[in-house]
Amino acid sequence: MSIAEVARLAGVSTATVSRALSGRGHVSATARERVVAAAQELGYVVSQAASSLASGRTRNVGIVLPFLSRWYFTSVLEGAQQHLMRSGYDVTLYNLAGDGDERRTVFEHFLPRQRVDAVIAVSLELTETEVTRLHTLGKPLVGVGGPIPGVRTLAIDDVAVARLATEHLIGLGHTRIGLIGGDVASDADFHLPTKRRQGWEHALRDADLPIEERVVANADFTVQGGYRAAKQLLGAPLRDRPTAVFAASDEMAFGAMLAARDLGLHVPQDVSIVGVDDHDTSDFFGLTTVAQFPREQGALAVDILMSQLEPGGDVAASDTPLPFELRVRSSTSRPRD
Amino acid sequence: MSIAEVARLAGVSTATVSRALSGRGHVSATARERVVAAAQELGYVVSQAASSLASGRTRNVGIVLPFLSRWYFTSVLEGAQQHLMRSGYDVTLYNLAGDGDERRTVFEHFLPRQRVDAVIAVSLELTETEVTRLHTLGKPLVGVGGPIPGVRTLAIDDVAVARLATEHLIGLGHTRIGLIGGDVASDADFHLPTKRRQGWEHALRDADLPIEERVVANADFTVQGGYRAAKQLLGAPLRDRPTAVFAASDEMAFGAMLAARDLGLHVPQDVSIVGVDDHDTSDFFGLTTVAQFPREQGALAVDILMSQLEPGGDVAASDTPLPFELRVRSSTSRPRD
DNA sequence: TTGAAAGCGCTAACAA
DNA sequence: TTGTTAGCGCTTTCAA
Repeated sequence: MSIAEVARLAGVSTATVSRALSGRGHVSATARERVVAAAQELGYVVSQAASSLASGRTRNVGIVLPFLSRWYFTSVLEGAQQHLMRSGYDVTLYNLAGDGDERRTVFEHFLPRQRVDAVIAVSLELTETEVTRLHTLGKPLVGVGGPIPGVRTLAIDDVAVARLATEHLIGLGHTRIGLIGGDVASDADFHLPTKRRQGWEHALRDADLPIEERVVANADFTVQGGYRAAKQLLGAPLRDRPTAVFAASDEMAFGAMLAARDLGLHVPQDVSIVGVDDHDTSDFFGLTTVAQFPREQGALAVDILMSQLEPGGDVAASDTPLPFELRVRSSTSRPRD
Repeated sequence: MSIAEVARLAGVSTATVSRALSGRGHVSATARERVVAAAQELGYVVSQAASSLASGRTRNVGIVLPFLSRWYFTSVLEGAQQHLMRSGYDVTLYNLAGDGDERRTVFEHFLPRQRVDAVIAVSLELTETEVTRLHTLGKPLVGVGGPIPGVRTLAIDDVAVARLATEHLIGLGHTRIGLIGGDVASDADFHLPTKRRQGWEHALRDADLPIEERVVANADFTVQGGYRAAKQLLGAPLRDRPTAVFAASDEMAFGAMLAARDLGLHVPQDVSIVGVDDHDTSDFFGLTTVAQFPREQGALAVDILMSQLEPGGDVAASDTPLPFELRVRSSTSRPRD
């Protein structure tokens, strides 16, 4: 089943078939119709290999991410994949979970072998070597979830997000506001924990509130980690115990809510809790949070790539900052008098 | 950067380079060394497109799944992807979430275009047309998570799993055991809800316990759904209230645990709860569950494909049933006297 | 064990 | 607008 058979059946040349089916170059309406009909009849689908070899385009995008097991990553992936599929692009997945070896293999072996036209890197801080490698290959690259030097990246303003969450608590009248931040290990990639901590500090400082180390506990962005950290903070004697906690992710906030309950504290009467993300289950937990929109972030990354890949593609998706939004639910309230 | 340059530098023909690098055909040790050195020096990586076109092999496997947002699916994907990468294979992801249109596009347009050597279908019941389409293309296909007629599939024995969970409760002395099953919508794919319900029924019947509709509530496999269903079951007057609940997934079991707490019931003193999966957070919740091993299932699917794809591949991974295992934690105990 | 050379199926430059 | 044709870079027969 090759293009030649379609050409024969349609009574045109292979070049015309190629043009008609790919939409590149001019083809008369009649020719196009006959080609489409012939292709349909024969069940013809172009061979990607042949097409790529001849054209240099693969119609395939590589998506590189550090984990598959966290809500944020799969959401970005889902958004990007759906959007790419609509443009006729395939997605090749490179998951870097596991030893660091995998990372090297991906960059030195998998990505260069001309299988992808472009790369989306999710929450990965690429090294200069890695960026250079992709650029020398002429592969457009866009980052999602944090800045990569010299590369177009999409990320919410993490400082502002944390500040917004904290200001929400301050606005309710809280003055002793704890922080469940990210630990050093999770800071590796985009200093996200650091930024979210900064936002919390800025908000406190602006309100003339003290920044105290004893209301800070760090964790690894899991429910369990958030639980442990919250136990630590909320187990303190009443005079030291925060009346509100800002958790740097919803999953940690869930852990904090469970910890509060296990300590016999009521949320929000005894302690208010706010997270970041708007995870699928946050609504169920009644968690107040600052929503970000990873599916849309994935889709936007695709738009940007398409504008570089396709001649008439959506022109240069603008540089507007990514949206985030406070969603107030039942986990926050005024402190008890 | 083509094979010709490597050949020139190594002082051999392109055929020898191809043989040396692919490992197919005989090459003298010296020739191989020189080729490898030359390739290394030039940073040469074969062009997949050219290689595929010439050989008919893509070294790429398509993985089709219905969702990305659930633990089971991403775990299978992760296991399969890591395993494939080790064999030098890429993974192209086809996520069918969204309208049914996507499903058709994937099968009629994306999969046939000679981009993949084989397909792994996760928790999808393919139609005959879809299976035939793949077979005519000569693409090996293996299913994970449920049977596909006429296709090698990997799945735990869902009836046995549910029976085991229920028998655990019976063994502890429970006689009124509720079921949080899957609703009709989620039954579409592999009748998994139906099978897990059957296991529950078998266990009860074997123990001469009655099967009562009023201790059954169905949900959609989410935490929230499990919560609602459990509220229903556990809100019943004492004489009707089950002393134990089998939930057909861990996520629903989490919901049930939360519901119990909100009703002021203690787990396991007032009600025992058991799930299925051994989700990442189950240990944290102290949830007794029947573990299955999706990462390993994904890896096994790959082994099977490899044995069909690679000449000397692991020969026919055997047909042994997939393992599952009761993990007893703190959510189950004897009923209160 | 090696090399020469004929494709693999398509695209795109060029000519008509 | 259409057709002719020369590659794209590799693999794999076939012969040596």
